[in-house]
Amino acid sequence: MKFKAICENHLFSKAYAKGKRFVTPSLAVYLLPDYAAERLQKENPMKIKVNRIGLTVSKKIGGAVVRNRTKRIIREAYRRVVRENAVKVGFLIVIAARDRATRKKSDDLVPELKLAFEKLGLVTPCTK
RNA sequence: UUACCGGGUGGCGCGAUCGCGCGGUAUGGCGCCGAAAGGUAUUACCGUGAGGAAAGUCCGGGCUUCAUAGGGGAGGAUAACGGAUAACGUCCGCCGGGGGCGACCCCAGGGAAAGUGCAACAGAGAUAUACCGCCGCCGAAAGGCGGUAAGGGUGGAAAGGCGAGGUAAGAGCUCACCGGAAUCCGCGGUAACGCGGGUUCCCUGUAAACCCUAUCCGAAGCAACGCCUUCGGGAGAGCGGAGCGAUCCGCUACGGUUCCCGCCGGAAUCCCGAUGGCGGCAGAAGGCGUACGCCUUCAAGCCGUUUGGCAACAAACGGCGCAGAUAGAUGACCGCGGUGCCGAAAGGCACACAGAACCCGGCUUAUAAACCCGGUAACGUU
RNA sequence: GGCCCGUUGGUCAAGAGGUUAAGACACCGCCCUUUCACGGCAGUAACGGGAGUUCGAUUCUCCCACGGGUCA
Repeated sequence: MKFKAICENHLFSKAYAKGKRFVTPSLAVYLLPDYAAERLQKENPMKIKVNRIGLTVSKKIGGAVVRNRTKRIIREAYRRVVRENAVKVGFLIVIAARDRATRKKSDDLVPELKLAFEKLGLVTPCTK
């Protein structure tokens, strides 16, 4: 499952400032409607709307190895949530790792991420 | 056996399922771009996919840009000698010094006898000195003048140590021995240097203080650079326009062995002159760090054998030929096995340090468990 | 990714090879005041870590750790 990544700093700032937030023990999820979704849809060869994802792992959490691994685990959890649920599209999603996430397995993060998406209205709770 | 010294290997393995980056092959009906050819998303399969330190950025190169090759200054680096190397501050060998019973380890290891500076406190005195003491003279005495570095005490350091001669008392003042420095000769060594002998001298420490000597270094770095956009682009010629006019403005074309102007260039972070090149521009300002190039499979490459060399290393032959991302690709989970710890067992827990970003050679730092090789000392046994 | 700086009491900071390491704010105690503030007096408290050079390092050199700046 492909997804587009956020790399511009101003989008992160915007998500932190204006986005809806939900925090689980090992993650913090920020959600903002993507104003550029329409434009990106035209640029996309498949002409479908996508969510743009930004992953944040602070240097405080660890070195490069730890941070890379944490990002992989979060990415894996996101993939599984998307595969198993109907997730709405057209949003900017910023997922920040908290220090507890480094010691988690991806199985542990799937329910957390799903819960966060449900609370933020990305996923309807009935679809299991 | 115990304690230690030096060097090296190695960086958990195998197999399922679901996923990721790159390359290739096929697919590309539906989707997207295109008039079409075609391209592309997609999907499937195959191949491939982090390190010994990828790290710190401490040195040295390659490569790229600065027009070309230079000179000088400033600045920086290094420092016994010989070699290795593309080069090095690295490596090897060796010399000297220091440490250890020893295997062995450590040393920014030139010059303080070219000059300048500094040496707090203590001490009489720190590169020159007379506080106590000793000796001589003057004096009734107190004390004064002079000589003296043997003795006292201070200090990291007090004029090399010790003995004898010498003297009023003393002093390398003289002599013997010892120690050190410079230099000459002989022998050994490629050399540093060592050994023996002669001559002269004995002068504090500090150069990771300034400095002197020798050698080396142009600067900046893939966020470089290429790239993209805008501005600028003389005179003279033609056309048009404005103005009474000098003249100005706009457009067009030509030209580089004319003139003129200019750029490189106030040469590149300081200075200097030289050669020359280039252009109708050069250049300036910006753009976004984006798209693409650089960018990554032919390399100072890795492995093995042989030869040369004490060694670092070199040569020849054979084989292999190997990541290329751009918020940055290797993860999740399961099974079997390995090693260690805990436990009576079942079993449980742990398996380090750590992530390429143009590429190499080193250094330094971080590293769990395990294994191998060589050696030393002590004790024991034969 | 490259290139440069910095680290001194709780905070901001000077110093520069040498006695006991300035100063300001803060803190604590005493005095003043009916009390607080202001003022006065006195006090506590520091050279990021490890090696080296030196008689002696906070200062000089090297290696780490941490914190910043800057470049397309």
